[in-house]
Amino acid sequence: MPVTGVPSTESKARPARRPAHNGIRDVARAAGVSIATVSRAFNRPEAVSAETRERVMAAAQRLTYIPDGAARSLSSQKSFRVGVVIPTMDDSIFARFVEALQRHLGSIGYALLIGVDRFDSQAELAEIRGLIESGVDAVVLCGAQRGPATYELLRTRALPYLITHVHAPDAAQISVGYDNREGAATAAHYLVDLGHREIGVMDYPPERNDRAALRMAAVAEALAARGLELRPERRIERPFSIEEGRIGLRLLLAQDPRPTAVFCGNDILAVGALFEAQAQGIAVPEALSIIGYDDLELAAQVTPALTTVHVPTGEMGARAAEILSLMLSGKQVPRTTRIGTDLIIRSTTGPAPRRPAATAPVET
Amino acid sequence: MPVTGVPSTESKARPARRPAHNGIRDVARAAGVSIATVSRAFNRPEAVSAETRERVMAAAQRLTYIPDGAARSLSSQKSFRVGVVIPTMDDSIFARFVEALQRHLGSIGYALLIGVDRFDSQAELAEIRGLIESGVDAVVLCGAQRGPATYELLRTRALPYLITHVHAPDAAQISVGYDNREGAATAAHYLVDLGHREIGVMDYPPERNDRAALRMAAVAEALAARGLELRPERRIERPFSIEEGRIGLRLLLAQDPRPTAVFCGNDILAVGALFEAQAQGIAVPEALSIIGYDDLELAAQVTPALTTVHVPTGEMGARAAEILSLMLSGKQVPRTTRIGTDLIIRSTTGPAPRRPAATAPVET
DNA sequence: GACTATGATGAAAGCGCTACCATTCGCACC
DNA sequence: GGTGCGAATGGTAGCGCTTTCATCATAGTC
Repeated sequence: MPVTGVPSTESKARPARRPAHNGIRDVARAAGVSIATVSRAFNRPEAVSAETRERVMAAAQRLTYIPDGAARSLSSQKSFRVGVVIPTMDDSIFARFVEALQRHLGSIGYALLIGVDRFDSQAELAEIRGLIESGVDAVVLCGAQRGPATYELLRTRALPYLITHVHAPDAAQISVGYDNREGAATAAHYLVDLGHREIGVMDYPPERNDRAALRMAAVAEALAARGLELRPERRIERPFSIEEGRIGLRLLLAQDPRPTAVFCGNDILAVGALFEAQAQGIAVPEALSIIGYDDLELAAQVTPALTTVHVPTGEMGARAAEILSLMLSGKQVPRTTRIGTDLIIRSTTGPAPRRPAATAPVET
Repeated sequence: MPVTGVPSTESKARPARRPAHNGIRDVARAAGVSIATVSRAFNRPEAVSAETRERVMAAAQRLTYIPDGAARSLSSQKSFRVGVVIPTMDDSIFARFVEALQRHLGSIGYALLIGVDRFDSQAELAEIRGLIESGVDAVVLCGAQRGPATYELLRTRALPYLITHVHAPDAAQISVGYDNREGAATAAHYLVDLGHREIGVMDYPPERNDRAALRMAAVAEALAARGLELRPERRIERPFSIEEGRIGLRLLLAQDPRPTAVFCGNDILAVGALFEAQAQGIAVPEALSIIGYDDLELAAQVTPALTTVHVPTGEMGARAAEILSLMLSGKQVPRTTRIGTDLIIRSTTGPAPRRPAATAPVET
């Protein structure tokens, strides 16, 4: 067995790897304490004497020690990471939600992993799987609509999760969100109060989006409560874009009788409708009322300014982070947290025109 | 020493914890192979016989085995995670970039951790630190402007990183992005070609945003090349919102001589300017030309449609993912990758009005 | 037929921490 | 002075994987 001049600290299995940066051992040595104490100084500072703590922290600072997350996770069985899966980043409602979530989670020492599913619940499942694989202590999901396989996965991994963007008091899951029914119903009643009888609705295709489904149902119910019917052709299901809003409005305007008001499931669709109305020379709100949903900055800035339902996304992100914090420390959390929405009345809504734009008799 | 009826598999140090789900050991047992083989079947499938591989995969499937990321990371010194720090989610340019990055990274088995710094490079450093702590194999940053402490941290941790949103051929860092100078210069030349002499610029405050600084400088240079001067009061620095765009335009319109054209560093500011012009009854483009930057959907949909510089954010995200993939597998990568931008001429730009709105003599 | 490549598999040593238990020490109390 | 107790600290066994090295079977070579 040839022996070189190198000190044979070498183990049999692996070549001795010099780590590029300082580990807990280095800090311990520098501070003259055991590694257990260093670990304590970081994780439960109150368990270490003030003097020792300072010595450890100083050493850590000096050596630019950053604890190794992987080792921490493996040992503590906690990753200090949470995952979120949103449908899309294009909708700034979700983008801002993620930002708020990240900020608040960060402030309590959690990092945020992100997945995007494009409104596809199969993709959502795959994203969740990826998040689990990467290691998360909890996941945040949007909406309550998904296959049983997803819930099953979450259950068998005993992974805490939080449903957001919906207020679901009867659901089994823990949720935080706004009451989509309420917002939509308020808007619908408001339109009826203004004298509108021919009302159209435009929203995401509901089969992939339970928030849209809820809104659509709520409008139908609200109208029914006032003796009005939401006819099938008045339910316009379009993906999310200004252009789609324009298309949607064209579909509505082609109908006889023509709707005098339209409720849109988001401001982008509503702005599309507004632009289309303007392009066609239809006066808003005199000939057509439009209501949006979300209250993006754009809603306040277009002319006429858009009447819409204000949704406090940032607050929801903050609340979600709070609830997660509670869940992760094993505390009791409210089954559901409701975030209020408000109808913001601006200038795209007004009294129904005296007579429908097309004066065809309603009945055959 | 009291001995209970419980089988004393108990170790001295920890209470025997039954893991909630199956680990590599369980899979190995079920497949009748060693854990090393299971590991290989997952990580280097070509290293195991086809028959064994199938047996392992079947067992894994049956036991719903999901590898433990923390253990993997610790052992392999790779986390299969990358972090990205963006200034804000409000700007959909960044939101979409993140989405594209996440999608492409996900397809090669990497998860994405996200940080938001609100244009504050101190916050960026803190976010990066958090990402490192959580464990990432690389980080993606926006823009090249930051303190030396950040680069120092990255260097000492030997953490690969990629600068995005800028094309920086002379910088030491690896970057992918568009040439902000080029886009802005093209826009400026176009305005001069249209006969404009009194040109204003509106952008993010440049001291916190090197992309804005680059654009501002490029416009100044382009004008200088045409014998025009970009006067200090013509440089409007505003945060990012439609409302700020309105304010910015008001500031510009109050000047004498009044600018006949304005270049905006993003479409949101530009739309604000457009709305303000419309509110003031200033004809666009007859009396005032406006150019944006980014080419958001909104730009194409407003009336008149906004002339703007198209920036392919999705492509940049995809390219960034490709480059990261190369970096992470230790391959050579191009120092800088340039993403082309295009001036999209629509309807907010036109020939300069015959005489400036205010006919004050230019020279004293 | 003995020898050497080659490929597939197993055994086991960590990866860098956390958390359990043991140990030590100072101090109040009887 | 001995005892008990709590606070502070140290020793160390894993956490669940990956990876190196060794082993073994099989095939190819002279």
